[in-house]
Amino acid sequence: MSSKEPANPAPRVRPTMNDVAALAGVSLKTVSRVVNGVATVDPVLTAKVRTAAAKLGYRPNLTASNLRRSDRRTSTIGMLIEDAANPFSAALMRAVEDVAHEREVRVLFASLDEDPDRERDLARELIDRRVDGLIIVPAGQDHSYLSDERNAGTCLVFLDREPKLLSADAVVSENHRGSVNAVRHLVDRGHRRIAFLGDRASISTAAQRLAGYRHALEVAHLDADEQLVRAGLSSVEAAIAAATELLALPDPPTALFTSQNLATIGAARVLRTLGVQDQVAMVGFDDFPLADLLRPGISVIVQDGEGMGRLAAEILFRRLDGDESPAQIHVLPTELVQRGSGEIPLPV
Amino acid sequence: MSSKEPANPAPRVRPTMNDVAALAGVSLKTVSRVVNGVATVDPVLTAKVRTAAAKLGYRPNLTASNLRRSDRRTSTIGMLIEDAANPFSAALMRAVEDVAHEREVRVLFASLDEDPDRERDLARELIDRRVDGLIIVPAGQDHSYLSDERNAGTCLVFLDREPKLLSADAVVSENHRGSVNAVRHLVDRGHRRIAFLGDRASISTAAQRLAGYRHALEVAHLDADEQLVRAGLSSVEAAIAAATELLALPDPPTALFTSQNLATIGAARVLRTLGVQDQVAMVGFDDFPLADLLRPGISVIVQDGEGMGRLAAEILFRRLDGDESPAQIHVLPTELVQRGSGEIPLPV
DNA sequence: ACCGGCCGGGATAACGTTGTCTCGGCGGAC
DNA sequence: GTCCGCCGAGACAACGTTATCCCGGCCGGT
Repeated sequence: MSSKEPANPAPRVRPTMNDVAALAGVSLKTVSRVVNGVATVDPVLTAKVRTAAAKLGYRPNLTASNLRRSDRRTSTIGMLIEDAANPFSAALMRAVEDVAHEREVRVLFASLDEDPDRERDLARELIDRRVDGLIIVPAGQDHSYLSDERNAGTCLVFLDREPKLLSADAVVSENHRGSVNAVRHLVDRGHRRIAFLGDRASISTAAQRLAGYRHALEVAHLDADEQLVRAGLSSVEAAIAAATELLALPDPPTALFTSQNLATIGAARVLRTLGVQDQVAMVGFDDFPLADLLRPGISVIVQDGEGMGRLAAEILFRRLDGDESPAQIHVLPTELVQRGSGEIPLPV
Repeated sequence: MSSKEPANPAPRVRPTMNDVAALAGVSLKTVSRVVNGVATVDPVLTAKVRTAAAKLGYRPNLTASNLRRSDRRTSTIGMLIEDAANPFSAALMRAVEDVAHEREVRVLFASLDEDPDRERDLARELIDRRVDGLIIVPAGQDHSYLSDERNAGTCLVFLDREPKLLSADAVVSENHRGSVNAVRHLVDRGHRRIAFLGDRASISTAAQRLAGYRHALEVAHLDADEQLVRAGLSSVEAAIAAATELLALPDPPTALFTSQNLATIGAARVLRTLGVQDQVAMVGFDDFPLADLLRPGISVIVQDGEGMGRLAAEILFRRLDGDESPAQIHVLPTELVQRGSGEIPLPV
């Protein structure tokens, strides 16, 4: 029966503008004006409202505010990514977050794990939460389901991969050209048997990179040995298995083009396990942390994840600000960074 | 003047339950019942509503629903992390996201960049969006500002670092013990001059790891040389500068204890730049991708980021489900993984 | 045939906020 | 001194949804 301990420790209920108004002895609307920083309010009333709000621990309810306001903006955008734990995805996320932060906008993230159903469900769910716009690294092959939502006013920007069956803004890398450069680099070092390791062809970047690989071989008048093409690798483990198989072939490849960061990491592991990291050349698509600290360093085609994320966010906000120009696909350049692994010549 | 192209391409306005009700010829409430899957609705009416909703492209407004519903749940939680681009943060995020996903809950993420003001502002902002709960990797030293919010019913769980001036659930690593083990491991290999590289002491994990370092030296009856203690390193660049300085001392350390993943990476770079990676021993706190692929492999104290994130999320949901037991600090074990760098003995 | 109970569906209010309108008071100009 | 105009503040409705209540119809029992 201690008198200091309240039996009911917390009302478990948030004070509203009404409570603040009652305590301050002003009208509800005046509280609204103070909270929203309307300049014409009597300073005396403003002070009273401020005091009352502080005493009650009042916090505005943005969902209610958003419901009533004419602009209908939630100051929240949604972002669907492949996997928050992948460093490339993380770079995209962080760049988008930074641009959004400058505009006092928060980001609802969700990982798709390359599941098209999950993409559709999560896109719908974010729209149900009335995000102002959506940045999507798509997992699916058909985005027509989004056309209703776009017509209803939700801005969409695709990132890293283009939209399919829907016209929308997109920011992507120079996948084909980058891959051609990677393979040509290996060809120039004398390699004739160059293997491809990459993700499944339903992912548009993976398909474009495979196409670039084939194109570069064709230009170099090299026969494409289908035994050397290993697509469908979606994890480091799968890449390890594929690389191990490739290097155990009777006529193994002398160089690898790994078209995705997990594939590169898997292949790098295998080369080191077999102790052939200085004999078998390798160029990867997409950089990753510490690639330069390995021996030999891993040569890669660098794509500018930060720039891609930033541009996607900027385009989204431009659309939200009323830009009505036609949708556009922005292709960002890639660059070959030589660190050693890609410069290993064909053994004589 | 093409007749096929509508002059007004989109009404730019979302259909509401009212519109669906009008088109289906039923009452608003019946639409609500169908949308919410109430079983007692006449199948004929259900079908009519479904058809009308599909025709209009109706999507429920979760903000309005949440405002009215008695449970007042947004099915959204907030998570404040250090930096989405840091692999440890990414592991925490992904684990929390996975647990939330199982419960059909989405996560609003925001990076704090170790800025206490940003922590306070973002926590408040997420609360204004009425997230159901908040998982915080705190940047600040005073969390009393959250007590009002907690009393108002927002569940809070701290992650990686304990709350200060506030009693709340937390999930942390065994920072002190892990650090003692790391330093003892080096002492056991004969090292007497062991440097410390870590983040600033205002971060509780950094302080605990420094304390562990000092404790282990004391237990080993080694004098602590303050010249060898470099705290305040918050980036790879700072760690590089500090490690370079340390190794240039007249009486340089023979071993490094790097108490954070960025410090470990920075030090690893310096050792390789100087070509002394096989002479100077090193143990890092917190694992990072590819640590095992370097030569020598980097020995680290592994903390279970995924387990920590998962546990924090589970505690949060338990609280949301009504668990009223006293707040508790959960300490998760760490483990020393030997990969080579930590096993380099003192040169004789 | 009548009545009671049950159940499906609709009318109405309310969630917390902001847009709109109105009203009252005050100052300045004739 | 009177009137007009302006400005600050409050009353009221509305945003899209769900909770509550009530009504009407149908079925079974007597």
